[in-house]
Amino acid sequence: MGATDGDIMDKNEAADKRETGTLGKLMVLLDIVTHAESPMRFTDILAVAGQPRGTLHRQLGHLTEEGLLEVLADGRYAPGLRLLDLASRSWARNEFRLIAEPHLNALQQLTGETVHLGVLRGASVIYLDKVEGSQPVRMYSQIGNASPIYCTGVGKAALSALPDDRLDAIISSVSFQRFTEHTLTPETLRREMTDIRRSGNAFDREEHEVGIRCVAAPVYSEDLSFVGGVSVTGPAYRLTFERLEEWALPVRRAAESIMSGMRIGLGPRR
Amino acid sequence: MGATDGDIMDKNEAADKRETGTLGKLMVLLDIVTHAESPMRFTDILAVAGQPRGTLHRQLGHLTEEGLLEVLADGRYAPGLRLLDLASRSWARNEFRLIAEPHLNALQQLTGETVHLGVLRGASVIYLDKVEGSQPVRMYSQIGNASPIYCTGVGKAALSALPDDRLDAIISSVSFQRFTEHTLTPETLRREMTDIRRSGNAFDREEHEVGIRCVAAPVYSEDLSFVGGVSVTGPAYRLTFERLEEWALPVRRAAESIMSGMRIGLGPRR
DNA sequence: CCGATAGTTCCATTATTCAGAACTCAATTT
DNA sequence: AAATTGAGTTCTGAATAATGGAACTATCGG
Repeated sequence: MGATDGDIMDKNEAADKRETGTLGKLMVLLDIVTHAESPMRFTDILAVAGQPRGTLHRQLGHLTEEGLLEVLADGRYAPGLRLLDLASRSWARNEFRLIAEPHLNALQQLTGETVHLGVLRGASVIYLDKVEGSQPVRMYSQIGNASPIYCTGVGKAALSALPDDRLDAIISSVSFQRFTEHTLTPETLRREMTDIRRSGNAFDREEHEVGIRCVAAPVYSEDLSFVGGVSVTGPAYRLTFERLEEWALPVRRAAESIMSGMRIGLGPRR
Repeated sequence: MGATDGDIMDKNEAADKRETGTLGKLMVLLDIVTHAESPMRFTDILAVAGQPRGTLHRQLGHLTEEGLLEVLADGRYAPGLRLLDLASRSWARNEFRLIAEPHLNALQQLTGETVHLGVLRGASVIYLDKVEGSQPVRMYSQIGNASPIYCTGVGKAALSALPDDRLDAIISSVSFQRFTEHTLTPETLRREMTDIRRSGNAFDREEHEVGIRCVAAPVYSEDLSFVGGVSVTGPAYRLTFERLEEWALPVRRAAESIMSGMRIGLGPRR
């Protein structure tokens, strides 16, 4: 179960000085509970939340009443079902995802491998969609997941679209965890950016998980309000280095198609 | 814009008299935006939210800052990515889903049809999991979706587990929409409960969508803190009435297995 | 039965949110 | 080109909801 993603964006979140008032405090609690390995007891939350007991009690009560948290039979707190409901709607109607969908399918058909679509959020990549060949799928397995930027194709592709100042800000805000022997360091990542920017492709050569490789290309809006990437991922034995090179162009093409779709679909205000 | 599910739980939500203070107001806004067909402008939200302009502005600002909403390039508001992130974690670790998973797979293997797992929330069913044979899957297509109780197998199965008072309360709180010519009315639904309770199986005979049938069985915890159902769904030409009867038992068996799993996994407080 | 740990309720104090009006900015009309 | 409308933002004292400490209750282990 090695690859947890948990603490990657923490620094970034904390950097936000201005709290969002009451909502901010409640979201911190939600984060605590959703990040936990298993449902937490009141006291467990109390310990990490650093909130007086009375206050915490009321806050958890409110979250529960709204369905954002759930109280199990034994009193422990778990994430609530309302989250699923909200997310499913937000996903189904996501404009960017809808625009990308046909291109992802085409890319999947062409390569036969799993295709991912991800977006940069803070210092993480959130997977927005995934198209696989034909196995019974563990659905949320990937979608919605926040993953590190420095060792995923989509993450590195997204980074390459950013101007140097934002790029450096993000790199220095992230704590690099060594997942495999190929995982990059801040320095090697920074150096790789030049190649990615020139070629238009980012690769993941077993940097996140042994035996998994991927080719990616950046997707972004002109004003950079939106930065993400598309990738083709598969097992190392099928995705030889030659194969990766072979698919670099189709991946770039798909990224370009999505971007031109965005200019039509999202660009003009209506 | 035909079969939206949107307004089914509204009555129920509204029935909650006691607001959750600040959080409650913000959640109403979140609901407005996530329920919308497409991103909304400030003024659109203003019209339905019935909030003074200044107030609304700050509230949307807070939601945006937390990543629950997103402001598009043209100023319109859409659901934010943080929702996906929260939901994916909440789904991945959901105890009930984890317990049910192997049984769902087994049922899928046995029948070859799509298997669903759903939970009752308020007056809707929320799909927690879905196992299909082997087609490229539209992931959130079903999972997390809030669907009507009165015309889905899982919904009717779940209802049958409730005591009469809660049952009647829910039935009378829902506005019945006629999806097909077989869709039940409050009265026919109420009458069907007797059969479902006796046989232990609920059926959906093209009541929600023409050409789709399903067999379901209820799954619930002893204290009814948890009420849901499992179902096998498929096209009418494969799921003949004989077939439905044939699978009634296996579906019930699966439900029972899940329930005994819950008693071990969730029951005793640790 | 006692002491301890866990969770809940109360209430005066304090900090946030509220509502409305005043303001900016851009597009449209005259 | 000036005037007008519509859309969104910022500011303020007043209203409201959140806070936190302490007192209270329930549950558990011995």
